[in-house]
Amino acid sequence: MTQGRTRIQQRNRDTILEAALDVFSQHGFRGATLDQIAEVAGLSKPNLLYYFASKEAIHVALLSQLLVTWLDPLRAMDASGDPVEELLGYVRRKLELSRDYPRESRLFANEILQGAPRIREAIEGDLHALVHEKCGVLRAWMDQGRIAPVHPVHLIFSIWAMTQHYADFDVQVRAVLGPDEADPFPEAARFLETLFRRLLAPVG
Amino acid sequence: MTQGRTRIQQRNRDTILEAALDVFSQHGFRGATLDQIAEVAGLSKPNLLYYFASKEAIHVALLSQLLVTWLDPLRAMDASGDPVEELLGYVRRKLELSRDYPRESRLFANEILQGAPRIREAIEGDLHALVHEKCGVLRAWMDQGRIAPVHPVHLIFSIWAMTQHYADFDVQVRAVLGPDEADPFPEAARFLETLFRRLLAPVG
DNA sequence: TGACGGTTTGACCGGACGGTCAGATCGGGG
DNA sequence: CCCCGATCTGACCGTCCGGTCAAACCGTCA
Repeated sequence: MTQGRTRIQQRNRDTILEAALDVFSQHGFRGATLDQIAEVAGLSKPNLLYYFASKEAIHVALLSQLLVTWLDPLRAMDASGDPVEELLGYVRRKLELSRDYPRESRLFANEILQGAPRIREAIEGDLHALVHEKCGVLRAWMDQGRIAPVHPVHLIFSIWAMTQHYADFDVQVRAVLGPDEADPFPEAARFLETLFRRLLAPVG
Repeated sequence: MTQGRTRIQQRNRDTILEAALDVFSQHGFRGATLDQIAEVAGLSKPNLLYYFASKEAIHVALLSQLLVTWLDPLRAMDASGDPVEELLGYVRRKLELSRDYPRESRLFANEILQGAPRIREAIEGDLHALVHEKCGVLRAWMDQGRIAPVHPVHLIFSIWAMTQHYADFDVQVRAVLGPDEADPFPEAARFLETLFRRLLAPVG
């Protein structure tokens, strides 16, 4: 990642990225405007363009910085650990990401929805490779009879889908649950643990 | 739904909505332009605005027409049928919607991601009511020991999340699976059937 | 104090966008 | 054939948006 020299450069770049995350995640790439980002950041529009070459450059900086942290939980899944606990740990960490970083999740969802024009190669490269590496681990566990056999890639899809759902569709989740249940995450964690324990329990 | 009198009105409204679905689902509301929609529809921009009062009117017409068909599969879940088969039928129909109407799914996802500014009341009204009605059915099945006890609302969330994932994140799904596996849906159907059978099987 | 690189901004540009309007075109009934 | 309402369009408007630029500002070091 290209990081500026001086303190003030680092500070302003961070301020801009923070504001841009707010605006991009809420309105999508085309829906966001530089004036809006500038106002949230408390900087003038030309000043934004002093630190980033273009609107797209800000977006790309956000996305590439995001992909790293986004895949960390999957990387952390350890082949030498207990299979069910490793997978449940992954689910739990992914759900925590949805709870603590919903803007990042929505930014990513927006990008994929539009056909991933700006991170397609990263998805077809790094992401594809990492998933297939971890699928090797999953298949080994299944062959050893330590978790029930299911299609490993679709298993990972199901984890992504259900955890990100609570960030991306937050409005719908809260509207359906009603105003009584303020925080959906504790119950979601319980539900997902039950679901994956039952799915993965090795058939005696 | 307001439907015009003449044949030509019905035809052109349909043409416009079809084109708008294409463009809105691909670029989101703000990312879509009237010129683009007009070109896809094969009509002039002023002609679009002869049939719809504004860009937003087109979007609202699409969304309200969508919500009806989108909830039909859930409505079709029958309290007097076999519980597991009814739920699996719902999952199957929802997955078929993702396969056959991905544009509609992405349009809806876009709207929810942006905070559902245009269909919030429909979600808090009709959707909320329907979900809670069906949760009553689910709870009854659980009380009778015919399916395993889980949180009914989160069960429905999990169905939505996993089925819509294959439409909304289609690019990612195909990139991760690789070019060999052209159509992800048959395997997805098998995986989801396994998952929900194991989740819902009553504990002996 | 003055000079200088790094930083900030007001004013502006060209293009795109949503929407309007006066008038042209069409098509069927008298 | 003409008329009349429905349908369609070229030209246009005001605004917004991404981006540029010359000039101003600021802290620091000589």
